Amino acid sequence: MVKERVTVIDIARAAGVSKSTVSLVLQGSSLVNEATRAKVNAAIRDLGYVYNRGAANLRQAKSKIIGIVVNDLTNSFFAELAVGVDAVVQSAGFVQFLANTGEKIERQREVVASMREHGVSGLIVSPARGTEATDLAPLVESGIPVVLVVRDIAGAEVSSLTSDNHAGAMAAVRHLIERGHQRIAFLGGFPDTAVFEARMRGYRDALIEAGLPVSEALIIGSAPSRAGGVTAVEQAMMLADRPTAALCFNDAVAFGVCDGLRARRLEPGADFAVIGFDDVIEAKTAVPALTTVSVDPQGMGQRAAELLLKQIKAGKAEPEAIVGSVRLVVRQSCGAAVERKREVLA
Amino acid sequence: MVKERVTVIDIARAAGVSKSTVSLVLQGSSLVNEATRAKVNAAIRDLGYVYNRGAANLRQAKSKIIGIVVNDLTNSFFAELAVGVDAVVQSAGFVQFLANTGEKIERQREVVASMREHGVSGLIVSPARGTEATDLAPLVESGIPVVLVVRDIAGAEVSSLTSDNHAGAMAAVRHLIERGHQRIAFLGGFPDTAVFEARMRGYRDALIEAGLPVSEALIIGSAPSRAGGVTAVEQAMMLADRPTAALCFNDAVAFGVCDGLRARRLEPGADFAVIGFDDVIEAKTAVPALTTVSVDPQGMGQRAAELLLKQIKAGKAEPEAIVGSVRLVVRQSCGAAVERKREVLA
DNA sequence: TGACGAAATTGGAACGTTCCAATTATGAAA
DNA sequence: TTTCATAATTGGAACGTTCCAATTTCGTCA
Repeated sequence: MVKERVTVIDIARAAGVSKSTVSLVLQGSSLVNEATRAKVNAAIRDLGYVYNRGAANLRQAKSKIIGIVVNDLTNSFFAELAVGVDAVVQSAGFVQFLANTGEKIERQREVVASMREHGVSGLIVSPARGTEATDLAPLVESGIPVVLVVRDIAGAEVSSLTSDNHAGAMAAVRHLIERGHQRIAFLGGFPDTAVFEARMRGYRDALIEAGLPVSEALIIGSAPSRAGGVTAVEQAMMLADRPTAALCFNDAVAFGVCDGLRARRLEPGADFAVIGFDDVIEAKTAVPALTTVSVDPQGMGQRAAELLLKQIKAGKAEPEAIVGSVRLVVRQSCGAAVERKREVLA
Repeated sequence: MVKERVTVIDIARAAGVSKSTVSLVLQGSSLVNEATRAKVNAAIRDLGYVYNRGAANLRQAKSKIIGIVVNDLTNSFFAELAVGVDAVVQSAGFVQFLANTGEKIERQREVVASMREHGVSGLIVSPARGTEATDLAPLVESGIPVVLVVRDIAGAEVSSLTSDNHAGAMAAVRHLIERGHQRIAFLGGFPDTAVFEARMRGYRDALIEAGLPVSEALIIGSAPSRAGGVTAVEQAMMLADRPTAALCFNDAVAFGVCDGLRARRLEPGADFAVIGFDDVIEAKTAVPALTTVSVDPQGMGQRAAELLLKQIKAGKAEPEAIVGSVRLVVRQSCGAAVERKREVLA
């Protein structure tokens, strides 16, 4: 049942040439005569030969595999990121190892080690919370190109691709201020991450710029998920002096915030302005359509993959830190759209 | 900068043993003396050795890689499926190639070929629309275990793991009927898929069982996405004799349907009953919480991975077709919960 | 002390490819 | 015809591991 593996030697025999010639054909060398090439290709088809990349790698020490490790594939931001990476990586003839760490640093260590053993020629990592530069050291020492996405790590000598979180947050808050909001909350996210830090600073700076007070009570962390958004907005609405708008840590939180508002009979967009961050695919089709700071996760994945492939090709490239620009896309959830009845306002 | 690769020979030299012994300790053989093992392990640490799985595979023709191909990672159903697979595969010491076909059959052909070349020892595939048994033939001939998930393919001699779509749809529609609905729509999904077919038949059968008429006008296909849900419900609401409830092809469609209802100032759950299919993670936290037929995508991924690993271990297993049971989880979107004011009803 | 079985270790071939250096075939110029 | 450059082809070593059969070491018992 399980048939013998057919190798390059078998086709050499079938085509009446040497294995070296077959190898040449396989890699599309121009050295081989047209007629021979045809014979060899015919034999390949007839015998149902499948190329053994493992054996090839062994000889050339150059695999066509890249690894990508994300914290939470369940979050569409990362799913889209992975799709973006996959797209460019596939069309470059590479294939991707995808691993999910669930934000667990131990898991991350394991999968990175496993990927090294499999000989990936590059790695795209969205580091788990708490990852340190030393965790990446063995990787960079061994000369494997690494591109950090989403979160940068201080002191790590690898390339990174982040987004201008500070500017994005500022733009969002400015927009809310222009619309007349004075009490604006910052909801969701883990406070001990660099991304939180940057977005929150953008939020503060915009308030300060406008001469508005910054109240610590209005900065409410939570898990960066839909559920986290629900709890964060609940907490915000228990405040004596309630906010009328919120910038959320990310879109997932923003959707949760909308859910939480509805649970209190408040209509997001009409009774309370909500702005998200990331511009996940559903942001556009949600009701109300989510105003959000577009990070373009899929595009980010693509750029990360391109950067990585470039470094792989170059052998050893200098690490570069790219911070992608970001833009506010105004939709309905910040109150831009239709006027709504307000009688429900508690 | 790029350091020389250190191999088992280097360790052998450093530890003063032969490469065979090193190989033995690498695979945890009980044949080697405790003291030697310690020496070897020390050398491994000191020299920073990394195991070369490629070389090992070459010799043993048994990789620790499985492939998983999905149609749309952007859909959380598939993302969760992948996470489920990843979890069990990782803890079995395997690593997964993940590829996204975007429902394109050509892409699927490419990635499957590429995975074969990389020597995956098994494949989990959620086949793109239009995949035929013959597409999988070379794979099964070569003895690589394949597990089909979500969609089965007639005539393909491989295992499959689907869910009892017919029963799930019937349960959902029965529930709507019990609540007094008479005009119930079936919204979303591509009509030319087996999954659509099964769910739709369940829908029909439940209506027939209750002696209700089946109207073709109430069966409205669309892309199985949020956007598709919006358009499907729009179409449904233009009917002269509007439905008062809908069973949706999947949760994504159901969310879209909710969006579409809101756009018409109807409150899902209160003014119109909506039931989804899949029980994606957000179903629970959405507002209103989505009543849905739970397929447990993550669990499904786990079971698929377990089945595949079993077959890999067994060498060659008889194909088995598992259809997972499914249960209706009643939440708010079908009108189960709080009574709401109805004045908005157009 | 010798013999013997068990425990531990070992050298070399093999896995399927690529690459190098070397060889042979081809055709044009002399 | 001979000569030479060029085009095609080739055998064999190498990549880093595992596995087999063979060998060495050891402890125990007669």
